[in-house]
Amino acid sequence: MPELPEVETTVRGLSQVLRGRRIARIEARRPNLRRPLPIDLGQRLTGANVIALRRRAKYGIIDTDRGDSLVFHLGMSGRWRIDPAQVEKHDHLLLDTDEGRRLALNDPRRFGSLDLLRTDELARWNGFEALGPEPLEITADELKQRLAGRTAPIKLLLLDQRIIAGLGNIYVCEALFRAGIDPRREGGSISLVRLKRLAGAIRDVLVEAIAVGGSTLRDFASPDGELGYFSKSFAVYGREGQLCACGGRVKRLVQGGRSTFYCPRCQR
DNA sequence: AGATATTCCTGGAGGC
DNA sequence: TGCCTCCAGGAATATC
Repeated sequence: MPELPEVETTVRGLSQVLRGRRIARIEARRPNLRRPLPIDLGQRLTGANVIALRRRAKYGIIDTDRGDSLVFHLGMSGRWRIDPAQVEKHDHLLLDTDEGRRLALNDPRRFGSLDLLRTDELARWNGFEALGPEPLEITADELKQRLAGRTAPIKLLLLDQRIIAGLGNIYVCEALFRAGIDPRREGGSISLVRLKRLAGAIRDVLVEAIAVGGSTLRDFASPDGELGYFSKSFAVYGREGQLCACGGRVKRLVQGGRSTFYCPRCQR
């Protein structure tokens, strides 16, 4: 499931194929993902030159020299296939470059999205305007301020993209474990000292995941390039009942309808 | 306003 | 080539 590190890895991989290239052809193979696709996709992107690729939270952004930006979200099952040998089921968008290379946006569950916006209006787009700070940049002071007065469990607040933008279920669980914070703890009641550990833990876990994801970048160049999803052994995520490094057992609970994995002995 | 529930969708896992 | 149910995930939307 693509979270921030996977999106970052994806953007870096797409950049190798797209940056500085002209878009020769665009084909939308269905009218919608989670939302309707932009109707003027082909008209506005065909013939445009890609000048930059970036990431904001879990969104990837492709900027063109016409002042347009294609914004993609991978949802939970989305990935870009690079130079696919053939079009496959769930390839919803095809993009060909002037070099004859092809990108296919594949998303079986269609939780992802594609939007085409004016680059200078991105900050005011409703998908972006309410987003909180980037997890790689947020400070303990900012966290303290944004959590102030909030009574919901810290786990749920960290998933709220308005408070901090880009964390998903996996890395919230992992960051709270590293910071030694109980996921049920009331967000507004966590001390600055502990938030410093949390800010550091968030940064560390993401940086490590991006570094590992980066090692799969070469997959982008392979003919049937599968996007190498970050896969490593998590400390707690998906490990219910297994032993924690401390000797305790990882527990699972449900918060806001989503699974939380944590170690009751390490997290207080 | 904040908290909570529901909705979208498919494929994989596990039970029988 | 078995069928069924459940579950996973992010974010928009609805409801209290």
